[in-house]
Amino acid sequence: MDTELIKGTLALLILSLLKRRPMYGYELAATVKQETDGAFDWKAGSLYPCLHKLEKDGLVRAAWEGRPEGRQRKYYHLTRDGETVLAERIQAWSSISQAVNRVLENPHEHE
Amino acid sequence: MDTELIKGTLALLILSLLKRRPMYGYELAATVKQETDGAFDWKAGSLYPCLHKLEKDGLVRAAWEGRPEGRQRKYYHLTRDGETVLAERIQAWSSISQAVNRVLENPHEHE
DNA sequence: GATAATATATAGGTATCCTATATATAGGCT
DNA sequence: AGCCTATATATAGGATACCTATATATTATC
Repeated sequence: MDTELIKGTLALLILSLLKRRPMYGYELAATVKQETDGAFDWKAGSLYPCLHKLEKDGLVRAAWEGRPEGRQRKYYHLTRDGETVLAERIQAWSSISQAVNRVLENPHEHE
Repeated sequence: MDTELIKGTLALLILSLLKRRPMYGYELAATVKQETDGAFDWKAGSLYPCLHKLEKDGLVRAAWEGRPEGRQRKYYHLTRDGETVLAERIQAWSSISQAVNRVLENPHEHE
């Protein structure tokens, strides 16, 4: 996407997706791409560093899945702190998007 | 604001405010702060560089106001290109905010 | 004379995204 | 066998848009 507007939505949506159930990185990207009809197409170079930071901050926890076949998968699940921060960030998103819409929808004064 | 979610909204809202009527920088910040109940509190160090970039990109044009009293004011008005880009960015904002809300509002699958 | 509000400007730092590159497994095509 | 695609994770390096701090200038208030 060719806009700065997506900044900050990556971590927000990862936390939101993990509230549903534990997922691995590739699955998160595929899920969000499908649900947003391609509006969000997370790159590996953004996704994995973001997951590592969320883990470092204690908002998610990771566990490798022992698969007999194929590449190993690292499943992430939301921690208690992650749930708390998610609630705060949903509130922040709501507040910001409402503020933006309020300004955008304000009628013109000229003409 | 302590979030990355505001990234990109600065230029979008400046263009939107200037669509109403020409304004100067300080006025833009005061207007958006008032209309959003303080949710957006633009700092001079963000605002003026952003205005300079919009001017450099040809989306706004600036003119110093000849005031007999007080500090000079630099009024900005939207150009034709600015109107075009504003329409595109409103569309981008709409697309992104809808995509975010679609993911956030998706019901949990567990429990 | 000191502070606050108005008004604009730039330098330097931080954080998040991007592209590019690397590794590893598996399946399909020629 | 060789190549490409899809799955799956990882890091390095670069671009950009915010932030804080600092600077300047005018006017009003204490």
